[in-house]
Amino acid sequence: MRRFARDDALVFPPFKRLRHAVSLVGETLARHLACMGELPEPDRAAICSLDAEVRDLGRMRDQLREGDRPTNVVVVLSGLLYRYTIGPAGARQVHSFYLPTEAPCLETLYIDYMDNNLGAVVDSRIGLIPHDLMYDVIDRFPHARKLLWRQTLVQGAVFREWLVRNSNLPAHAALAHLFCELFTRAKAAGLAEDDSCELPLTQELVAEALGLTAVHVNRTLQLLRSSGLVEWRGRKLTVHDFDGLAEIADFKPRYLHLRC
Amino acid sequence: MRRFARDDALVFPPFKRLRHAVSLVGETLARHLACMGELPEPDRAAICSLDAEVRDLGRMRDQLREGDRPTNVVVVLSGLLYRYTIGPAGARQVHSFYLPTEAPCLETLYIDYMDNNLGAVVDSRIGLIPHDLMYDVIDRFPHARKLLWRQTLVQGAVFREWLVRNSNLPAHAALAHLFCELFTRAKAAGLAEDDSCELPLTQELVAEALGLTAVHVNRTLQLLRSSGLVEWRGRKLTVHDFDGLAEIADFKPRYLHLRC
DNA sequence: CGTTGGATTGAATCATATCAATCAGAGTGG
DNA sequence: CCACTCTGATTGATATGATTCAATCCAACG
Repeated sequence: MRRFARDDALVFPPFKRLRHAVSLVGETLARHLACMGELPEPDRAAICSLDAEVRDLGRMRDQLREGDRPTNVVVVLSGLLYRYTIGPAGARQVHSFYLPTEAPCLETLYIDYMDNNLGAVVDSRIGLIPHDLMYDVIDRFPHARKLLWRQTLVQGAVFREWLVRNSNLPAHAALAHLFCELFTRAKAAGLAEDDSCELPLTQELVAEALGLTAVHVNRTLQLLRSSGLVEWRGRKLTVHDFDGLAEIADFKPRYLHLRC
Repeated sequence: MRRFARDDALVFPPFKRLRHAVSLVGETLARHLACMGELPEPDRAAICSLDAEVRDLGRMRDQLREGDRPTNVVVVLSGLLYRYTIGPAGARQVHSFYLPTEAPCLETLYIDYMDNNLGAVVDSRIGLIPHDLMYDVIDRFPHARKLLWRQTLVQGAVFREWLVRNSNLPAHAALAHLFCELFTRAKAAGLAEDDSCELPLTQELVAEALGLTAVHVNRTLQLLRSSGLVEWRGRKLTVHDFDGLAEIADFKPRYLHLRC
């Protein structure tokens, strides 16, 4: 028997404002956009009032597949999503992870079909906003449009950073870089407390994100662990020394273009 | 004595329609956008009538640097541009190459500052369209807006593909993939004749794009050469067997989202 | 308990990096 | 017209980081 939507399986703590009203998809999106720039009240209101469907997506289930022609924008409400492709030899490459409050696949608004897959790492809850409603907001609210557009551009910047990371950095630095980015994003999303946040990934998924082997990620992880900079056991990431970690990762958060 | 703009130094053959009117920056952009979707006449006209400055950029000179706050959109008229960052140890990572007719840095429209550099691989001619004029078109012409937006999204898709390529593929496949992509884009831009196009890169730059060593690129190149699939000597790339090359590269042009 | 998914370990192998040298061609200046 | 200099391509020898494969361990769960 499958148990999607089981509450204790929701990995990230539910966003505070949403505790009693998990269908506030528009609010979540608005909040997220506000991290990247000014969102004046009328525009904010327009986004908040967007009608959305809430859906529970089980662990390792896909919401979108290569070739699909999506008709909704996705907003992560809880859990953890990931974007990936499958290579010819069956190798999976992870393109990105998406924390609660983030909006993967905004690009589907203006790209006809998916050239990648979007799935859930753990049981997750997502909001679906029909494209039509988004187009309407985009047409009528220039500020919202600007932020939505910018959002898609920042995602591009993140992909570039992943490109650099996976192409240039040795394993320990790459792993440290991933930790830095995810922790920074978790903090921006209000999901981190102090020096830790939930990170319910498997070493295998991390390996597929970094373009390494699970075995090698494991060994590298032990190195980082023994350095005392960071700890990642089970589903929890604890960053003991962010600056030290950022140092060896050459992590500079500029590319995330966060205001906060 | 520097000789920018010297005509015989323009590496790609000038775009046909531009032979006598190199300032037709808007036309070039419109033509490029039309590769990605429908561009109705009023929108096309609006883009064509955009006022632009033409500038010659010398070999290995930069047009934009990290931290800059650009005020123009760039259109490549001739030559070859590249986007890159410099790592902590001085290692350069190339994020992308830009052929004539392509428009790098469209994302500067909605991202405040550059988190990377844009330079010229060889003497190049570029068009500069002020942001203000672009904003005006974007506000008033929804179809043009849609295509511009899509253009930035496709660039994101290309970055993702580069991520996959550099993370997963062995050197020979990665190199083949780069050749496939650049040749496909050159063809779409009308810059290829038959089975060849200009590709005035150094092996070192290719190495920096693939995250490999120049030495290793050299050896890999000899492998590909001896396979008879492809030849790249001097500034000319000749693809003898595109399908064969695409096969070993697992190259599927879908991610470029080209109509033509 | 037995099963399972994920983490961990070890040993052998392979791909790529590194370092250092040589080579070829194009442009330069005497 | 010839050496001189440069940049980029090429080669060789060696080092190393990462993969591969196979086994074991561990904790959660039914």
